[in-house]
Amino acid sequence: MERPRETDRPVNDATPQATTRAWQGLHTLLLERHNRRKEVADALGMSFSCIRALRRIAPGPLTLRDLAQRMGADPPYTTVIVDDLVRRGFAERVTHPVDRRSKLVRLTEEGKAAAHRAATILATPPDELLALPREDIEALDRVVTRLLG
Amino acid sequence: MERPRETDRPVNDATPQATTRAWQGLHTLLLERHNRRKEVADALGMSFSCIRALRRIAPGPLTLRDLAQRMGADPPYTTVIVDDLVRRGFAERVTHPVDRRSKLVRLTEEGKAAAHRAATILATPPDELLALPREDIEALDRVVTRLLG
DNA sequence: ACATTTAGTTGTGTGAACGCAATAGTTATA
DNA sequence: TATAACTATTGCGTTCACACAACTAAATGT
Repeated sequence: MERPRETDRPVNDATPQATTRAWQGLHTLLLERHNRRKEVADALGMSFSCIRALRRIAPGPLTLRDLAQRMGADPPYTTVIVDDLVRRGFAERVTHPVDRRSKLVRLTEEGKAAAHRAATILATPPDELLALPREDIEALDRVVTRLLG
Repeated sequence: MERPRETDRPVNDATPQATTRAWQGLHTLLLERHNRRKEVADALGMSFSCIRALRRIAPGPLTLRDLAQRMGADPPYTTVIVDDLVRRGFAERVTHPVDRRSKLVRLTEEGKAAAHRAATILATPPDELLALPREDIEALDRVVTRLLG
């Protein structure tokens, strides 16, 4: 009878361990050491939910339902969040041109500025990352791009 | 007068962009696509704060104050969390042998089992990561290790 | 014209995740 | 020994992050 085929990997393969270790490391890095939720919320003086909404609306006007879906929330909650943004002068509701039931949510100039501030804070890499040698950063970038692709 | 020295990197260096892109990508991956907070909380039927506490106590008994510090919370809140763990039979308080003001918090066997279940869920890499070619995983592991070191 | 569906809103309630003030019991210090 | 300092606890209050039911207004199908 045929001998069971070995996989491509050698018998004492360390890859699963490396995978878990890498994943846990990322967890520590992103969730524990550099969790920017509070930082960005404090900086903008608003809840993180609002900031998430802000960032979803930023690319262009959205219907409330769309926004709800993209945030993974239900319409009532989304209404509340948008109310908050409107009260702050960061967003406005426009009746949908062809369907008067829906409303488009659009950022004001201040809203865009706020979204930009949030994006800046969230996108700023921590010092450890900045300090990494160039080839490490490029490797990381490559791998992350592949992961998200 | 001396011409200003260029850095090691060439003029049109793409590294800063790569750094930001990598960081944002990690953010998306960890915070949006695979945020396991809710998953692990649901699986164990307890709040994520409790799970964090559980995991901090797991390595060995801790004084309540130590635990508070390691969780970045104040003692009153920590008391509440520990109360919860005790109520579930996952932890117990032992008066400190030499200082009767403090108490050591220690996991029970069920507590250890719960901590282990949590660790398993949190440590399990997502499919995309598992599917990555071996050299990418090794590269990621190396970089992450360096980042945390 | 009337029933049904859809979009958004209001109101209500819940659990999580904290922080702060006050207090009781211990230990260290003057 | 009186006082200061420290540990943990109790109690209270807040903000956040939702979810659900009920309702209105507009559109769509019959």
